[in-house]
Amino acid sequence: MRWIGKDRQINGHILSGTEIFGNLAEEALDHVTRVSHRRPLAAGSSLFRQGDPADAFCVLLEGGIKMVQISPEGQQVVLRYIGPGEMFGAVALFCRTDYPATAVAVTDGLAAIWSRDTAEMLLRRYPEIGANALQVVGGRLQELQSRYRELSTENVERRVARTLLRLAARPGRPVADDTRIDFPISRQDIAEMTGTTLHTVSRVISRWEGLGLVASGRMALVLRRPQALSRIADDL
Amino acid sequence: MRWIGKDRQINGHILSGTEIFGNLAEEALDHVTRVSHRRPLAAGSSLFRQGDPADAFCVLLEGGIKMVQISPEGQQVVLRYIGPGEMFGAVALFCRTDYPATAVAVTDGLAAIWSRDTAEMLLRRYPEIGANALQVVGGRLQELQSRYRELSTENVERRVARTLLRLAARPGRPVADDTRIDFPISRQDIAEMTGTTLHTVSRVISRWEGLGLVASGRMALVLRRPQALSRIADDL
DNA sequence: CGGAAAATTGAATTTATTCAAATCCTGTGG
DNA sequence: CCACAGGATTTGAATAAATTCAATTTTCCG
Repeated sequence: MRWIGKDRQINGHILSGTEIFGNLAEEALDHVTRVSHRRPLAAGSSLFRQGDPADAFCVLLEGGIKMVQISPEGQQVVLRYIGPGEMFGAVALFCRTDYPATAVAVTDGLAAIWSRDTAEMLLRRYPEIGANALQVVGGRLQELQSRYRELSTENVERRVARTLLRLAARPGRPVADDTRIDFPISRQDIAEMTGTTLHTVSRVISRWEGLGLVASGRMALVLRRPQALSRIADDL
Repeated sequence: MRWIGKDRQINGHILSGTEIFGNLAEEALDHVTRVSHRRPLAAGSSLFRQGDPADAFCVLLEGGIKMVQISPEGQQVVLRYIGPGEMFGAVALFCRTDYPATAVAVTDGLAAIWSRDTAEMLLRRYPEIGANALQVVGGRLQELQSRYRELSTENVERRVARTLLRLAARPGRPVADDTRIDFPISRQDIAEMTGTTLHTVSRVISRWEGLGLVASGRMALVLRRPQALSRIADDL
């Protein structure tokens, strides 16, 4: 909730500053806002679930969300964390499939949502939205390709280091010393993001804590020396 | 080259039947075709390389291509195989970044390409192209998310089984007994697709060969009992 | 204060990698 | 036509990384 920028208010539009609507003209933004709905999110609740028919397009306004995919055998993977300004649930909508993952709120928050029909109407009316969507989805594809390569080729320690750095860098802020990851996150969550077990994550983080690289508590993490983590991640 | 459908010729348009232009009107297809260039591909050559500035959008007409990403340490990962009708090099173009991977021809083939400017012109002129692109990119994101989960949670044997089935199913054909993977592929390639080593792949495939599930040769594979592989992949 | 979820940690085990040789193809040049 | 060079594949043995199993401890909330 530290995440929400005041600039959004100053600008007069909650939706300016979002990746998908950010560059729209004033009047378009008005229109988009007018046909949106608000949906408060309670920490731990899910906005939609894997397998549900995709009927809404969403932008997170406040709080944090994790996208979780569960395998037929019941094993979970955290695909991605979403912060304010980011869209989600979009691909399923455009591709007319079911949601491929579950959106779980990690803090209390607020989402803006549009029905499928409304979203399609907006897309027809303001073609820039389509171009933006293509860029966003393309960017996510590229990021996931890199993470796929990392998961394929790198050991756990590196992957955990990368994951922590990525989480800390979330809204594009440079990661300084003593940067805190500003939403609650467990060892299990980190394990599900890095493709390992909570035990291994715990061991790795304990070691780092001993070396002074991080400080950790229950559901909390501070990167004390992110630069050292970068060195682990990138092997300089 | 067995891959190219005669129907494409009958229809009169090489580009009908492609995922990105398939649903365009006759005249639009003509236009798109007119402003395209052809580029023959020699097996083993690369159409573009990771890190090159993205200046072309491509559709494969004949042959096969693999998209390879290489890590700073030199380890390779095969992100995806591409068959006739599929586009590639698109995201980098729309996002104005460098190519995030290298496109290597696995057989002789033929690609249609468009320059960035031409592609942008077409995109403005025929908005359906944008919608198609969004669907294609979205679909690839979803597929990669599933593969990411599999890589995270499943053991090597399963992942190899899945990979072989996916390769055999390529252009959407149902996989019958004795389906051959119709392009040259090494143990190393399979390892780079599944996130393991060629040694482990070799062991797994040798065992399957002993059980009569597959027949294999140098750079060649036949799935003799794909159903049994599915059982390994999905644990029925 | 009590209970439950989160985290830590040791020991045993497993899976897959790494290291190290052989062996098998296949296309090429003599 | 055949030998051969080099890539592809196979396979064994040793090793390493991470998981699994099994407690125990810590922390937070009510």
